[in-house]
Amino acid sequence: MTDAILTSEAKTRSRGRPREFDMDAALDTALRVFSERGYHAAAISELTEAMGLASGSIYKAFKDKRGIFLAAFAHYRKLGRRRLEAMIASAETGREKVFQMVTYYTELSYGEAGRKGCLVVGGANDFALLDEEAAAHVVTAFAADEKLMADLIRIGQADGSIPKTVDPDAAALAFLCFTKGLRVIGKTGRSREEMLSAAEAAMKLVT
Amino acid sequence: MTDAILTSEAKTRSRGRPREFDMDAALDTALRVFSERGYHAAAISELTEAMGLASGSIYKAFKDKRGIFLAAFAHYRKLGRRRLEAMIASAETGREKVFQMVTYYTELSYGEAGRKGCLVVGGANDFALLDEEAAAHVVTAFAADEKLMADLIRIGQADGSIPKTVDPDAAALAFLCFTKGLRVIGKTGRSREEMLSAAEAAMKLVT
DNA sequence: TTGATTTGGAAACGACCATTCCCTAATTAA
DNA sequence: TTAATTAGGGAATGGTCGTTTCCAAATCAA
Repeated sequence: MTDAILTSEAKTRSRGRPREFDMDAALDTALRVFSERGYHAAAISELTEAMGLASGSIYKAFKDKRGIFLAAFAHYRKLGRRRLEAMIASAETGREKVFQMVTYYTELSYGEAGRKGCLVVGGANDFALLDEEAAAHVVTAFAADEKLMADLIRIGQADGSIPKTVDPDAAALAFLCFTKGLRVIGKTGRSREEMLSAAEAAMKLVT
Repeated sequence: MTDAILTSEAKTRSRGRPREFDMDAALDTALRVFSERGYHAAAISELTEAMGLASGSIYKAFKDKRGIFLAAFAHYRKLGRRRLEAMIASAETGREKVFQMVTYYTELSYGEAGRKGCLVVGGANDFALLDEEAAAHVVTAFAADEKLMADLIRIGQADGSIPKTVDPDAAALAFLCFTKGLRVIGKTGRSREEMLSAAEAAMKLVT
């Protein structure tokens, strides 16, 4: 019972009929639909069918279609960040941590998974000039990646695995472009081997 | 008169009322709308207004909305390729040609121009899983860039400006990811200086 | 000229989209 | 128990979308 307060179901029970569907599972489904079809091509009817909910129920849980996307986007970022940090933590040196981060995105960028694409990259395309607030979330997501990469490079410079001649900020932005570009090219369906070879080549950015 | 056959107006006059609008100008406008809003968010009404044509006229010139996009896409590629090849031709060594190609995309990826984004990158997002034929055009466009970059690297290896230790195919794919990533990050509005510093860093891929 | 053909453009059309309404069901507070 | 509150779900709604239709205008072939 004590660990109940550690789970996401720990929130104080609100009044009224309780939600029947699992929010995390619903957001998993929603982000899949938005990733595969893009924001504008994803119809509410597709979301309701995939999520197994009626439109009325969805509009009770989210303000509107945009609200569904923003919730799915936040969910996607939370999951991704968790996996990414686990991979980075498994590496010893700064350079190895950088490689793990590059590998993380590479492993998402080939085959069928790669074709589904990245919700953040898709968001950049779908919202940049159309929705200032949603675009700000995309900027935040990119900035977090860029900062993490710069931090890892500085760790590498501190432990001697990355030369001090490397400009951490410039290299971090270059890596950011590379990894997001991986996700774009991944939408065209490339092989794991090709993408890994490109990732290996990209490690020259920290030599 | 003789040079008339070299221009795009040189086609043999067909029967019926001649087209009144300039096709190249119309496609310039269409690709701008598609770039700024994305395929699905770009409504025919927006295209007609921007192009200064009635919907009936547009549907006489193109089969459907998809046809407008594909024509604009081809137009965009033709223009871009011309400019890119001019920049490459201005460089002496293979390495400098690679740098010119990277610079070409960098100069498109900051400020307001960057925010408008790339029609090919946008196409990858909008069509990858929804329209096999349109997606094939995107694949073709990426493949042309990748091949050109690999060729430039091999030129550099032949003239001694790029080490033979570089794997041209792996580096070309890495550059492809980097340049398309530049276009994605460019949609979030970055400064010229930041992007140029990333481009300079990316040149380590051919050291 | 005349007829065939093609474009320009406005209005009309059917489909589908995001959203709301309304009724029922499940829960808490009193 | 009863009232208040919230979720579930399906039907209804209003708007917008892509596309078609129709007629006038402009050109070529005869």
